[in-house]
Amino acid sequence: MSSPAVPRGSGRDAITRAARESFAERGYHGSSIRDIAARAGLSLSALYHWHSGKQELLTALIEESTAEYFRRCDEALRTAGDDPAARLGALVRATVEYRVSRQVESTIAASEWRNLDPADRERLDGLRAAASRLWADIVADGVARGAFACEHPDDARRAIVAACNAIAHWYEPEQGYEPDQGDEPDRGLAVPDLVDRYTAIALRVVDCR
Amino acid sequence: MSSPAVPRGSGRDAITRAARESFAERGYHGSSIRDIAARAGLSLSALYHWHSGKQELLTALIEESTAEYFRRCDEALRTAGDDPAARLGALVRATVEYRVSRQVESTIAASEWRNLDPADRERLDGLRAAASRLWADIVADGVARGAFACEHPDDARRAIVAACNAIAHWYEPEQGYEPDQGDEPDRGLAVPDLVDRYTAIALRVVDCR
DNA sequence: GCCGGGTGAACGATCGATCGATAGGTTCCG
DNA sequence: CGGAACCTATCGATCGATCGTTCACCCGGC
Repeated sequence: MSSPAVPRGSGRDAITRAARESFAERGYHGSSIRDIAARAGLSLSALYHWHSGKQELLTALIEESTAEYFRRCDEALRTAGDDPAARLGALVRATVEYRVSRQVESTIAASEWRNLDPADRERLDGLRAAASRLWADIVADGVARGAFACEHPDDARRAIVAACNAIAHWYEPEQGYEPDQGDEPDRGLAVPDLVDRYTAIALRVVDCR
Repeated sequence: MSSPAVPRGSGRDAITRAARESFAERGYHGSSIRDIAARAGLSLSALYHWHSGKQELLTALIEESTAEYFRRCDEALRTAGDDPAARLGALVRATVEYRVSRQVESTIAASEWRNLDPADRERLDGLRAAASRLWADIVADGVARGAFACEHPDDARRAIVAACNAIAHWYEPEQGYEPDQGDEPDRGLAVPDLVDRYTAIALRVVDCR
């Protein structure tokens, strides 16, 4: 073959991409670095040239994905104004859009959390708690100002987050060129529509008047 | 030691219990059968005396847990009458009670699904589809009879199921003898109260009038 | 004396990780 | 301009550890 599967110099991206695929399909312990290297079209040694090991491959994936989620949340809240319903909707939009645009990584981050190096897990646990606080503050503010009438804000918050997160488990992106849409009515639902639907659900969960 | 860690004859239960713990803590591929046998206080060979291998250990765990979920659903729906809200509440109750009473197994079933033997996975996928239909029929019936006003029944259904399932991720059982309740306000919340809260949330999600 | 319950040693395979070697590119000095 | 020196990206071979599994054997009670 005249052209190699992976152009020289682009090894790092190829390995990262292969690791993402393998971790998503078989989980962290179910993936072998040999398989990851083979998927990338490289040797095992090339993997170690670009990364320090299997653990760091997982950490980098989760860390980058988690950081992007926070960027999306901050951006959404910064332009959301002061109204509790608008702020809740902004957080729902950020979460839904993150879960569909980074469907694979976000699922890995959620399910392979326990396989992180203890130090990394502890550090990222702080971020997770901060995200939880973002939701809690908005719901508490809405309740305090009489905009939300739900009796149990913590349960409402957890229900909303769980519903948004679950989207990554079933959503299938739009397929313009694929007429066969199978038996799943929501296949290919446009993301803005999805955001609208889950915003409406969230507002009902907090009992917004 | 005069008394062995595991009484003679109770090896099977000890191994099943150890497998449940290990799979929950480290996942299927992260667990080794040597560790499972050691947890059970038995030798590796005793494990193979009672089970045919690692795979069957996982299958038995998930299969038993899934079957119990269906028993709970059938029982709840049989005594629920005809009212859509009552039937939805019954399914929420069955799901919440299952998720807290079988917290560990239900989490394993949800996260280690992909590591099942293909034949077993296919068979159990049928059960999962049946459960999904249980929810969908109730919501569709409520919408058709004007009891539920939500515009997107499938999204409402998925949101409710996701919220109920997520309980297993955060719930901590009541601890009567433990005065220190930490910083988690919902720690030790009684199960009937939890059911009431999530039933109310579910009814708001389907926009019950 | 058989049989249910259990043990320890060993198998081949695969794991994550490390090593030295090398093909191609760039830099620098005479 | 020419090549020695050096760097980057990659390779094949191999390490010791651990994996799931098998097998031959043993002990105590009916």
